[in-house]
Amino acid sequence: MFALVDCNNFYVSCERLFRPDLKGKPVVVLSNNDGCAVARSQEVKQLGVPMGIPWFQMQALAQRHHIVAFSSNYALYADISGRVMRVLRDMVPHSEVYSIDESFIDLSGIEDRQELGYQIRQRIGQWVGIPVCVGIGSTKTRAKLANHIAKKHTEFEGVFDLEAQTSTQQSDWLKRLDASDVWGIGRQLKQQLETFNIHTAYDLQHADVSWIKKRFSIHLARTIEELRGHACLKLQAMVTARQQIMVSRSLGVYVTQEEELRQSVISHAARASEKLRKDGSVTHAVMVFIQTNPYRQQDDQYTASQWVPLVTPSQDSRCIIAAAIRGLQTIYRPGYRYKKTGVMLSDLSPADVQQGDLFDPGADDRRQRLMLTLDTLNHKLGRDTLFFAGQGVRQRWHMRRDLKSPAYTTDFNDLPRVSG
DNA sequence: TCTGGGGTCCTAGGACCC
DNA sequence: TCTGGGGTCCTAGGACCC
Repeated sequence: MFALVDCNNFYVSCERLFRPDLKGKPVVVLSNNDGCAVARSQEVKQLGVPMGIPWFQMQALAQRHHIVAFSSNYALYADISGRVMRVLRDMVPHSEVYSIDESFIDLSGIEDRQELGYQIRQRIGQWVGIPVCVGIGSTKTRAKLANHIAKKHTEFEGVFDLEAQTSTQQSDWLKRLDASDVWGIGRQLKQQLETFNIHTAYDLQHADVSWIKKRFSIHLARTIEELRGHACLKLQAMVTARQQIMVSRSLGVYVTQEEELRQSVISHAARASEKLRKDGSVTHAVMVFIQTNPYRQQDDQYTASQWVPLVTPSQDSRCIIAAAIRGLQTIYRPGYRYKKTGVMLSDLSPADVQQGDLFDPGADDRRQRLMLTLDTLNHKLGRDTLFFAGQGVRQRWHMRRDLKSPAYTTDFNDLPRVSG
């Protein structure tokens, strides 16, 4: 038996923590570069604003309804997420952090599941200040679905146990839910399923599994089994190491010069290297990509990527930056207005099982000490206190975040003040 | 004018080998 | 004119998630 604990409108709830005046008011949080609305308060959802709509397209609506917008403040959300997960971890023996705002819980052996659900909701609400909903089901997929119901139907006060329903009631719920409400059914699958007359979660649950496996995929077949209550997915209590690291950003302005493109690529490579060392991994290959704005069809389009293998796997920023620059040189073409660049590290392995440099045995040690110093200083004194000259100083291309809230919980200078 | 970022997993197809 | 079969490995791309 599983429960899924999911924070309501998480980013918006985080912003409201420090702006209680915004409770009950329409609020959105925007993606990087103030591009799209990626989190919407209940009031905004009720206005019919879809997830991921470009901010500039909802300007008129925003003005009419006095919608308050924030640039995303990931430092804040990550910190609040950590607090939510800590409270949860103290309440149950086995949990799996699934995303920044959701956690699965193993409920085996728990007698009063709903009671525990209410306790979780109450405690996170009181101790952290974030509203959550709890969905309970015999499989992860059913727990997800139950959570969906808990969110939509306020009469359950945030906790819904699908398995506490009679089987007729369960079927009724599944008939009322769209197939695309099921975890793992996205836009494409929804469309294809519809051509076979599969519209609701109930239809999907009763589809022929072996036919689905042949016509679609093993993945969808598993989803159906999960819907039927046969658990295919286990709780992943251990955090497994990442297999790739990606850093990419849209550019704040269009860039045509190679020098500016290089600055952004170097910055991404430096950031990716930092993540790599934090994970305790080394990379065997570096990929760099650049692209123009695909939405501007009147412009000449160009996207390109290049893999650069490393002779010896590394976690040294200088090495990774050098590889990224080499990659960029092979794909850069003048005459285009570039809008996005990125760096990807893949083929990662743990740093502690690496071979040393045969010809300069001391090199690794010196390298490690230098990188450690770099990371320690930047962690202590703020990101980019020490940075590579190639990242540039002016950074005209840097993304826009005009509407960002202060780092209330992670920067002393931004601590909220209480007066009066 | 303005359209996110970072992941995972699966599959199809090509290259290569015997 | 007719041109095998089966296996592995790798990569690119697509679909999904939040």
